[in-house]
Amino acid sequence: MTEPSTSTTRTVDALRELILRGELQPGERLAEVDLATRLGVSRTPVRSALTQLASEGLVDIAPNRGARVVTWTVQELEDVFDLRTTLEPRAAALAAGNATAGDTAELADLAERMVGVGSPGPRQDLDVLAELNRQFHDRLSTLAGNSALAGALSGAVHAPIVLRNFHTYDVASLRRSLAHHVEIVAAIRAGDAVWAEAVMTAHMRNARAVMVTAAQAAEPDAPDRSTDRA
Amino acid sequence: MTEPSTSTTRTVDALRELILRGELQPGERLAEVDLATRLGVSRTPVRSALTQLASEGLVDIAPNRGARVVTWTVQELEDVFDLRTTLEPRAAALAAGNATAGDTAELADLAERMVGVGSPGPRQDLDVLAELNRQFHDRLSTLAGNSALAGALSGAVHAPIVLRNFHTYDVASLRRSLAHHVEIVAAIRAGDAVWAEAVMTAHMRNARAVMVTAAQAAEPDAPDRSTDRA
DNA sequence: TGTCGGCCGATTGTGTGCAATCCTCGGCGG
DNA sequence: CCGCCGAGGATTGCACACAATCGGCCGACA
Repeated sequence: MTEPSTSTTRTVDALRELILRGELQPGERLAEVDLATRLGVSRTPVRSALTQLASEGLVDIAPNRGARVVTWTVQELEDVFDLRTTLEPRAAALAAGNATAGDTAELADLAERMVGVGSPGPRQDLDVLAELNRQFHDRLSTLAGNSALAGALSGAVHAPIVLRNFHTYDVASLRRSLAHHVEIVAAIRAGDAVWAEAVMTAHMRNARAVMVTAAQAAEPDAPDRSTDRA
Repeated sequence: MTEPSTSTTRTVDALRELILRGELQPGERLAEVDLATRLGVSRTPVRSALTQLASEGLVDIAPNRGARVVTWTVQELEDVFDLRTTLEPRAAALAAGNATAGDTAELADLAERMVGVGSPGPRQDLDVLAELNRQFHDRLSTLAGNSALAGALSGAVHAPIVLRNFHTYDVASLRRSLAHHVEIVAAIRAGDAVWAEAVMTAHMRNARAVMVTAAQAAEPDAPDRSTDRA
């Protein structure tokens, strides 16, 4: 069942990694020959990879004008969070009805480790936290048992800023976020879909509030924003 | 703002049209040279188009084994409808808060024409109805003003069977469906997001009931897919 | 007779060349 | 001084050629 590895698939993975890690910054021009020499392949798999990443929503391609890493406006970021606020609670509710004891244990383990590396102090590591968070939500998405829902979610979460966002959390929001994961596990263990859905909704709204604030701070010249610096 | 027309984009549109119209049937093999000669281009834009359609979810590509039109199991169909039941009501609610009088008039016109061509009788034309229905939901999705939501929805609606489904409606369900559209317009005109959301939810559940029944009838030997994992 | 192994046609994956298009920069006119 | 216009360089879009891989057929052997 292992996906055969072709130059194209490797190029896709490499580019996605570069973009998600931020080594290719939003708005940056992606010249085909440049990437090709950099990755040691010809232009053909690079082109193929770019079109694929384009439909994943990671790059924008304008005919005859090349590809660029997607840039996110505050509006689009809010849109993504609104979408996630619609989808993730549904996934949590479905997961609450499907999870076995083993599944719940896995989620509990993840949530516990997140508290470990996420709590303020010397052992805090926000990059590890981000990875665990991704695993947690992925696991939940899979547990929901709806492939279409999972696909829609994975498309929405790709926004690089979403994946590397814990650095922007203030202490109170971060504590809430960690507590949410633990509570979601509790709701799922209890098989309570309504409870899981409600906590996940709160989780998303909390994340959205942090995110939007950070994005506005990062775009100080953003037009027409009533709340700005103090 | 018009997208420049390249061979690749034309090929994408042509293939999508062929698949959605059913001229390329689910499971059918898509040989590159065959499509290339058929569309009068070389293999390069065809390959590019296929990868793009693959990430739109219309074709499956297996490395070294070519592309096929996607096939839909009953389970996946139910998943798509569950997803739409999550997304469309949200879109309707957002649209209710955004629609201008002009928007409402357009939607009302569409709904009225749908009643015209959808009602049983000599003037019934289910293919036109399907097209109007697509326009109606597209319009609503745009009115919601959330590009991420619109993207997720367009991905979910692509299932060919979803677009050509009115032929499977029984009379009562079809009447309900037509009435739903009219009622959604009324809710939007009133700016009542809760109302719009509720009617849309009913609309989706009605459609799902028809669809699943039809699909099960078409796949009488479908085994219990409860443990399906893709 | 059933199964295994290797050959061969067909199809996809990749590299490269050429034409078309776009962006930049310098020159000219208002 | 500013804006328009055209030439040149650079980059993408497309086509074709070659290499790699897959699936099926046929024959040999147990």
